Amino acid sequence: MRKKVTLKQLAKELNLSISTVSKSLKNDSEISQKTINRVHELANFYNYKPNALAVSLKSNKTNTIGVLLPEILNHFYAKVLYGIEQEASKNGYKIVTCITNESYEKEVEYVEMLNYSSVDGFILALSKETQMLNKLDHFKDLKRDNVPLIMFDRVSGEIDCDKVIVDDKDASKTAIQHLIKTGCKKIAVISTIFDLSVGKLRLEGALEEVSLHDNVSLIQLPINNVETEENEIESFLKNNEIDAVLGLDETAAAIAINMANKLGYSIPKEISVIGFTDGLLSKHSYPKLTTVSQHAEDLGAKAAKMLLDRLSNTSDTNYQTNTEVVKTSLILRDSTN
Amino acid sequence: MRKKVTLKQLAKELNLSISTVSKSLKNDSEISQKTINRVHELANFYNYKPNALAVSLKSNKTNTIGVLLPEILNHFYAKVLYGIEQEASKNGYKIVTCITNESYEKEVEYVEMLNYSSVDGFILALSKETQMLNKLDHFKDLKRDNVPLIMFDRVSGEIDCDKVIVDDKDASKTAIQHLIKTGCKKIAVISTIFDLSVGKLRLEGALEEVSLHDNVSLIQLPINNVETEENEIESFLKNNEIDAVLGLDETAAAIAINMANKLGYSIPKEISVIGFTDGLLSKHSYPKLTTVSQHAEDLGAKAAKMLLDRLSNTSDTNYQTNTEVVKTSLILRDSTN
DNA sequence: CTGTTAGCGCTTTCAC
DNA sequence: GTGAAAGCGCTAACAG
Repeated sequence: MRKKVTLKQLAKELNLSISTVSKSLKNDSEISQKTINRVHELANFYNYKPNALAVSLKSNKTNTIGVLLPEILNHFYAKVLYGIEQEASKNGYKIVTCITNESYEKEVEYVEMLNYSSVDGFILALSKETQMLNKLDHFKDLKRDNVPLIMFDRVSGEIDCDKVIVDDKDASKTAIQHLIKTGCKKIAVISTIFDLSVGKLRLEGALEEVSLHDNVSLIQLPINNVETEENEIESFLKNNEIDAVLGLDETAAAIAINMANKLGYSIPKEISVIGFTDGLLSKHSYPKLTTVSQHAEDLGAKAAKMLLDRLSNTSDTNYQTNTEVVKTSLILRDSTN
Repeated sequence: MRKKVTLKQLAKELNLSISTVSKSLKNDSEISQKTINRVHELANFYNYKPNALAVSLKSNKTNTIGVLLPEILNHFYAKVLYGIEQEASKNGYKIVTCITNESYEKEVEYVEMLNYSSVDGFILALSKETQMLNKLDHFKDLKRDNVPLIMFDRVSGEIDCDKVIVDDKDASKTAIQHLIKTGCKKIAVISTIFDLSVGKLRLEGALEEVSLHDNVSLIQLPINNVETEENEIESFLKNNEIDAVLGLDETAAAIAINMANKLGYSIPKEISVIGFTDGLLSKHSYPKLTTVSQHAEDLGAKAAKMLLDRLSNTSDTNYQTNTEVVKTSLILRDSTN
């Protein structure tokens, strides 16, 4: 159904051998200028492009990066993807994106599928289920095959690979510090991701920081299902005389600011709100949300750079792995004093 | 650096020929059961998987779909991507995602790159720049090569290919109807995408609907840069005695509800708001936004289905193209009466 | 300067 | 039942 020009056809039409044509296209100094010109002319005429598959098969290199994301509707991951894509395409790499949808099984499937041999390396964040089951054999296989692998955000200590993480613990410390500094005494921490590595780290940071201060207390509110638990969240906020809320993820942050508005609390006068989010929320909430920015795009770009680095230093197979930490920053807006 | 088991190695180790091993793996009836068992055993032991590149080269089929998106930080496209991904992976296809970032040049680059021969077909929405320049040769090339191509959302009438579009015109008619029905008389239409095909259609619908009613007027407010024009938007809303706002895209919708809140208008009592958006905004705004839902995931799934259909009916090269229309729906929430 | 040859990993036809 | 050989499109070492 599909017909593309090949070297063979060019060669035939020009009465040359395939290899001469191939070399001409690369302007090989071995070939006479005249031949080179003839070849280029016909190649242009037919809009010849080398078959990427054949080149990859030959060179054992696909110039493609596999990216596995737990979710794409989450703005954080979308931004990371954007960062990766920018950096990759700048270097002539394309990316294959798979969305695991937080499923262990899909993650395994995708890793296997891409590993034969569609990609040169992987960038990924673990799915929720994988983190909970802690089954990591599919990544050990990759390591055994010497396939470069970068984990970001949701990483595992059990896999020895390059990592890019966010300083989640510090981030929530800073957030709590700010709240305390501006006079808050009773802080609610709400989260829909208490069971993820990052969720735990963020909570830890908050707890540690609070413990350093007298007269400041912290209450936790885990949320599993926003829709069904709306009432409980509401009464939680109403009954606890809270003067600040820290949302550990974008959804939680949204809920927080939304509820506060609904209950008629004045923000930030009566309640201060800080949220972990890089999304639209911060800009388009009212009042504008003070956020912990995770610099998702930078993170993506950094991960891509690390991978490209590994791919170009193909020599040393037994390298030392790195973990880079992306610093968050607290972006002050109108929802805090 | 990377070492994978090949048929050759299996053959050698089993003292069989490559072709026998290949057939055994496919449980070819020609081969004795005993041999088949031996082969499978060793293959499992080494976790053999056929090299996808070689298979593709041979079969001229990659089982990969190329997806070109103008943006990924836009929730609508993220959702479409999700829909495509779901449908594709259900059918054993993987997707290569490229983000054109609204640039014509990048779009051309990606189309060419993927067409040799990394993908079996394309699903895409035109970049803003491409629509404005109206340069479409790269798609004509695809057509000439008989590469299946599905356009969605931002499509071009000049390319004869399958399309999936949203009934944008009807959608804004319905939205305006609702506003009028609930008593609104002076409606502002704000948009950051007046210059895109979909933006134009949405505006048209609104204008047509308004023209059918006496005593109802419509004012347009184009927005180019949210950050810098905040003040103008504010004074526009203040000085025009508006009682309803229709935001033609997610950003515009966000701005609308945010501004109304800021100016102290009570929603929906004093001002009703409707926005085109599938995003978080609707759920996490205060009050919750009445939206025109574009059913982005369905759209993505539908596009993927159309493409897979074309790919399986590889026979007829001169087929008739279809345009499917995804119906929007007006989802009533708290920002309208 | 140009061409021959081998080979990347796989499938498939045709001999034996 | 099993294997040899050709070929997908390309590159590169080696001959001439």
